[in-house]
Amino acid sequence: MSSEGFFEKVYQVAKLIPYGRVTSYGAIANYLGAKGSARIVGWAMNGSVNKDVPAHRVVNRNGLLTGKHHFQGTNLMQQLLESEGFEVVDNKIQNFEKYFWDPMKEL
DNA sequence: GATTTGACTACTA
DNA sequence: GTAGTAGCCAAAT
Repeated sequence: MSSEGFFEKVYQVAKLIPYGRVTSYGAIANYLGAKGSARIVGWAMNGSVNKDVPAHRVVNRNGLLTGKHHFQGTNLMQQLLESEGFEVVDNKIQNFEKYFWDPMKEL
């Protein structure tokens, strides 16, 4: 409860991402108060596997699927995104800012 | 307890 | 617009 508090929060926020929306690591980190800890969010996602965390909805600031390599399948992340109605080209989400979901603004 | 790593972000050239 | 470097924080080793 004390050491994984940060991770848990990241998972919670990630789970709150609505269908058809995406967010960035920095946005989550900022929402958690760890403003410059965008990397920590990515690190937390390392443990998101086997959890209910839609990590495929979390991408970097450019909307690029940087973490797709961490998924089981090479194109699993892109497949999931495309399944949700995203337009993914070359591992990058098109109209990213349009799909961008900010926890601080939405929550 | 110190070092390394890591799915990032922002600034500068 | 692209490329490289620096800064950031937290967990794992």
